[in-house]
Amino acid sequence: MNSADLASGPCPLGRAAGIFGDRWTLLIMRNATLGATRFEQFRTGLGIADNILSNRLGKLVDAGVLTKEPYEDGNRIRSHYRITQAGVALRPVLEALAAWGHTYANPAEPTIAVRIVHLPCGLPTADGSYCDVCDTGITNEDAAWVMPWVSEEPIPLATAAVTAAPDGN
Amino acid sequence: MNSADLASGPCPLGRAAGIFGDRWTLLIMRNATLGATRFEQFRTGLGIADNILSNRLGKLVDAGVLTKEPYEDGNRIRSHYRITQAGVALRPVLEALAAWGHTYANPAEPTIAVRIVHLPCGLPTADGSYCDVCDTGITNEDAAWVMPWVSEEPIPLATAAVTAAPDGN
DNA sequence: ATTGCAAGCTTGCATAAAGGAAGCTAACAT
DNA sequence: ATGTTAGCTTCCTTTATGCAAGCTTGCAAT
Repeated sequence: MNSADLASGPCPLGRAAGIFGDRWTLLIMRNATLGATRFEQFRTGLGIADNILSNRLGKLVDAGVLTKEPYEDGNRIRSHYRITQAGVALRPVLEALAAWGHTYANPAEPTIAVRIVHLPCGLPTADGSYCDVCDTGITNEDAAWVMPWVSEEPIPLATAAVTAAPDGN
Repeated sequence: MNSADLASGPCPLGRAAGIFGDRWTLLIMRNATLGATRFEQFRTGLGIADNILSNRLGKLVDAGVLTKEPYEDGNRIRSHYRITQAGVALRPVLEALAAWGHTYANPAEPTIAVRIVHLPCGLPTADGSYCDVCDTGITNEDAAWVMPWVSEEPIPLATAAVTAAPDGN
């Protein structure tokens, strides 16, 4: 079996793994969730090679998790990549992976958990999807991640570019 | 940057992606969670090449999510790979990915969600970690996945081989 | 006006990872 | 004796990744 076949199988986990199962894609989505939109931002933020980044961004657009849109930079038209509804919906996956990594990955060096704060109340949440204090669900619009090894400042999360239909193409 | 460096960075999501960010590892963990333990089971279940499987199982043992243990097959000693506590803890990641894949990946073909059932009550759960009906948390011991494209029969999940310390080595 | 520079790519080439097939070993089973 | 299975390893080919260079457009400085 070629692993490209996974993306078309009946198992939803297999299909997701077919999209995100490579070295860079999850990290690109992490950075997109944290607000990166431009080629240069992804490149310097990740240290990924140009050609690989170009390829991955294209695949993520094809997969429907990012959109490529022109935007004006002065008088010049540049491209940027904005997260779609499907991309926003990946947040629980990223948070679950971050939580796992905090507890289990390479714990020899001091690890610091990502905290998911609910911006309206400013309080961290246990779950990422629900604020027990406010008794409401948490969307990307009112969520932020605190990554203490970067800064104690909460980083607001990117919101969906368009209310995309759940269409993978 | 070489992506191997990710596994040692400060970001827990980056470290997790360094372990699971390849074509096969998440699928190996899916099958391990569903009870696969032997080389042959992984190989035929996934269609992965022998050398890659051998390499991945070794890395997963090194990462602390699987253990390699001898077991008796008749008079002969064979190896099997059992999931550890760190491996069991990956279940939320797998379930989040499966949920995402069901909604967003390649929805052209009919997709069927994985259902996570709480074995004591036999009822599906919304969350995977908590049974609202029984008002208890759900561990692998009393959870099962229903993958309707395979069978309506709930598949009980593998439980941890040892109560491993959260030690990645 | 020319030079330089940044963003966003593409192209070409070297290296690393993945895939496929064959081979190897130890214990059965025939 | 011959074949078979699980669990690997080795060899070779193909694909993916990494690195460097080049290209284009506009803007900014000289």
